[in-house]
Amino acid sequence: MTNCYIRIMIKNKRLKADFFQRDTVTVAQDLLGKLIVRDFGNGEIKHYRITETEAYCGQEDLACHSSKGRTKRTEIMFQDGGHIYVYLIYGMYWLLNFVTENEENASAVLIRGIEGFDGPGKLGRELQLDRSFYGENLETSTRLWVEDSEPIVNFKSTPRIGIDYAGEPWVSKRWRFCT
DNA sequence: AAGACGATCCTG
DNA sequence: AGGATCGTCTTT
Repeated sequence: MTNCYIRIMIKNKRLKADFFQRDTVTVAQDLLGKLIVRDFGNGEIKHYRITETEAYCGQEDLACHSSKGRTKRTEIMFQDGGHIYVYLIYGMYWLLNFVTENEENASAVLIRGIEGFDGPGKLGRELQLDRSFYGENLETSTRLWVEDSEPIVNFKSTPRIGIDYAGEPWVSKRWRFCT
């Protein structure tokens, strides 16, 4: 192995599918501090530190979109973890999610905040998301991926935002994580 | 074909 | 407190 190759190995910090194909709550916690990398295509590449996440844990979790069943919108959550799930909310904002686990457990993590852009709608706007990101592979994408960074150990856990319709016990699950 | 509504944000 | 704004799903 040449020195050059070793240097490339060390520098390549992109998270692979196996990072996402784990327990969803664990992934949501581990994503805090990680870097979302966005290549805007005009020679501009920005890195954003993740500050807030929420776990949506499969079909039995009535707050999770996959609980409505397998539809055109939720289909990607029934695929293997490591893909992007975006959807339009209130006709205005594209929300960013990373699919976790596998087809047996259609789950995802909602990215609610990145440094400088607090709130899922605002970060979607900053990252210039649109429907074309639906199903993007985080392991091979040339415009949006996640890189490893120092983990955040001291984080808070609270109930998830805006999912009162789900009822108990889901509204009370402390599956929102932030710094 | 029509209606309801949402994992939000901004303004007043 | 309310408006913007539209894709998706449910109901007729």
